[in-house]
Amino acid sequence: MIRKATPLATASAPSNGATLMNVAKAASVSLATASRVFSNPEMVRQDTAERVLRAAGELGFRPNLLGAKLRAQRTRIVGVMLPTMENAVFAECWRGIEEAALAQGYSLMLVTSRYDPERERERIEYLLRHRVDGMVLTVADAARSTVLDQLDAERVPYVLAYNQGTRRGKHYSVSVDNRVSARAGVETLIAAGHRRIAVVSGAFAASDRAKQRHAGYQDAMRAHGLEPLPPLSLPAHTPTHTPEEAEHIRRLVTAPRGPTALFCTNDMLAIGVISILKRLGLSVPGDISVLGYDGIELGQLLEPPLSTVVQPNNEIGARALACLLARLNSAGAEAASDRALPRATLLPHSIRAGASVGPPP
Amino acid sequence: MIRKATPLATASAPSNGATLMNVAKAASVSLATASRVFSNPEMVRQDTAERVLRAAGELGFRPNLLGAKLRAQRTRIVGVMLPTMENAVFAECWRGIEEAALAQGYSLMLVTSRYDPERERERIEYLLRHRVDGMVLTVADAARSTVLDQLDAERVPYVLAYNQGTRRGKHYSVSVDNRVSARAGVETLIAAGHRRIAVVSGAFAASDRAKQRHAGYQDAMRAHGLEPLPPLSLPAHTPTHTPEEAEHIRRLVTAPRGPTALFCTNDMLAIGVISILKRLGLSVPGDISVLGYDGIELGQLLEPPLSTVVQPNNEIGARALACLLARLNSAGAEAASDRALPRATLLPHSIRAGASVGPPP
DNA sequence: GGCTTAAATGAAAACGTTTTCATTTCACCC
DNA sequence: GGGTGAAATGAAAACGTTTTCATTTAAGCC
Repeated sequence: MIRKATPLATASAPSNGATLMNVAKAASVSLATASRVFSNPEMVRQDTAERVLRAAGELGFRPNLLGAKLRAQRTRIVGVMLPTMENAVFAECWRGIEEAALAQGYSLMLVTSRYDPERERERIEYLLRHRVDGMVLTVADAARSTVLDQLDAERVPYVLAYNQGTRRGKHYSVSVDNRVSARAGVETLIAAGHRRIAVVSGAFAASDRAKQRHAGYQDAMRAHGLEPLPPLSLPAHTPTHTPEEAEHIRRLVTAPRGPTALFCTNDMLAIGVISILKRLGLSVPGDISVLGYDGIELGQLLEPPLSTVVQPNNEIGARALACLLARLNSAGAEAASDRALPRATLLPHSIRAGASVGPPP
Repeated sequence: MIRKATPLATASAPSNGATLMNVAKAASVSLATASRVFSNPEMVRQDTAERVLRAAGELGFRPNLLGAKLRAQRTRIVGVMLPTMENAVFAECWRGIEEAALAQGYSLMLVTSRYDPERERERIEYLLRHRVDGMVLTVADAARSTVLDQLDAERVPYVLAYNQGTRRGKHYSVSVDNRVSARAGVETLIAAGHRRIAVVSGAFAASDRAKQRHAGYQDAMRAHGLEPLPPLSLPAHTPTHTPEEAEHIRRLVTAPRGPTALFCTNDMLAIGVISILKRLGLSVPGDISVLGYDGIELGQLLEPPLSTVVQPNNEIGARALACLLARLNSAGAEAASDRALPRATLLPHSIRAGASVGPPP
């Protein structure tokens, strides 16, 4: 005679039908009260609650969030779309998001877009099918993003992270002031004595932040009576160097009256540029200074430690999530909420003085 | 008279009750057939399918995955628990996982554990409440992990990524052969002429991989008649340097007859060690060589490009997911599946010759 | 103890699908 | 043209919760 797997109701083996229904039965209480014990404990008397809790413990009850989410039309799922996890900026941001969301009892679904519009569309559709209550996302260019148009049309609440909202307030966003902080960064270069400073940027046309940071650079230059140099835009973000990239950099820095400092619009780029410079036999910051932007922790692990404009990446994530939740929870008081919540949250930046910036040669 | 938001049934505004039920009605067909059109199209006649599809399009129908997942006891959600996204190894792995999962119509839920047992427990519980069909995860030490015991007890299918299974086959895993690959790495150091080679490791006791890689180092040393040096274990993984770390390294490398090469058990560590060495005024690889382990793309962006033992991180993720799906889909043919699917998948490693390794001084 | 009112509980519907099982339709064959 | 079996469809239950509304219980007061 073959015995089935022993149905020992050890509190740690809820594999079988440990549903709320059964908990209710075991505690001789209705399904409704059982439910309330978990979702609205203040509605149920102390002793009944304890009875239910005990029954739940004995049966090894684990709430099935799917059922809950399906019924309560709020899923308490937040969709997160970020360009990539392989850039530490977004990894740090994710950490802030995860922390904040789980602490508030929200669930998350993460997707990465690689800045590819087609993938963006797919991923958004995926999130929408999961009936996320809202989204936190970073897009290439908020002004030109078609997915944002779609979300607007469908009235899906979302908060942008890193993409900086305009003061006219088209969408909610959490970021630093890209232009102002970039200017501040470039001014540290100027303060160090540099006069010929060039910008190196990733996919330029595709990134609103790259453009804003470039504008900040121009502000700094003009404010100090210096002439902005034409930016060098490197098309690919590949984490491996292409010979073309190296050649572009070489041509830029070896030109007569070439720049003595480079402002890279993100840290990964700065890291790559520094290594290219070194391979060209140049010393950083001896021959040429390099300033990054992003403030990823990794920058401090390098030699020279990367000088950079730092954004509070964890906090950008956490605040973006908090902002979204605030919107979600204020649903109803439409007009009021519009006034209460600021559209664009600007977090303070800072400048991290590493050692990749020094005086001009 | 106030008009409600115009209920224009533009295919792109499914905000309202565009349920399968309504689609069915619009196509004058039963809920069952409507459902089949999306999940089992081969069961329904061409023309009815078209009618349903058209209705769905007009109503802007978007399947509610929550409903589907709740009913079909398979949720097609895979839980993913990784230590952190801030180490590119796992970010690259995630990419492989995401790609593979979404391509197969599976959903993902990601959590990070930071190697913290308490967090691990919480996160696993979170995933379990979402009724994931299975999990892909990386734990500190597979042999001592209590969460794995829990998952085993609850019969939740999981596949380990990076944690290397034993040949005795306690659990499914996808990894490289840590010991063999580490040995191969150290042998490149020996081939370069090094005789005094030390291991630098992160939280040693906590990581099975660190131990396996250390064993591989010992294998290499012994096989070549060299004496293994005592490993240097740096407790914290902080991405910022602590003075203690620097001091440890200094003491290690400046000792009389100190090592001429360091084998770091992961790339982030190697990057940090290189910068500490440089700050001590040492040249890498001129004065001392450094070999990493992981093969993160970032390594190639550095100067000197990091020499490292490379794991196929994307593939580890993709294969771990594929392995899990294979298990999930073979449920039923218990014994057979046990034979068909190998427990421990070992992927080939390779050695990336960067420039952080050179001949001994 | 009877009255009023608030607090606690219960019955049942609902969320949007999938899936079983029964029924209808269809094509084919003699 | 009726019979046969397969293919297509439909009715209804089910998944595990939350929530509304009605009902019961408790509490407070004279």
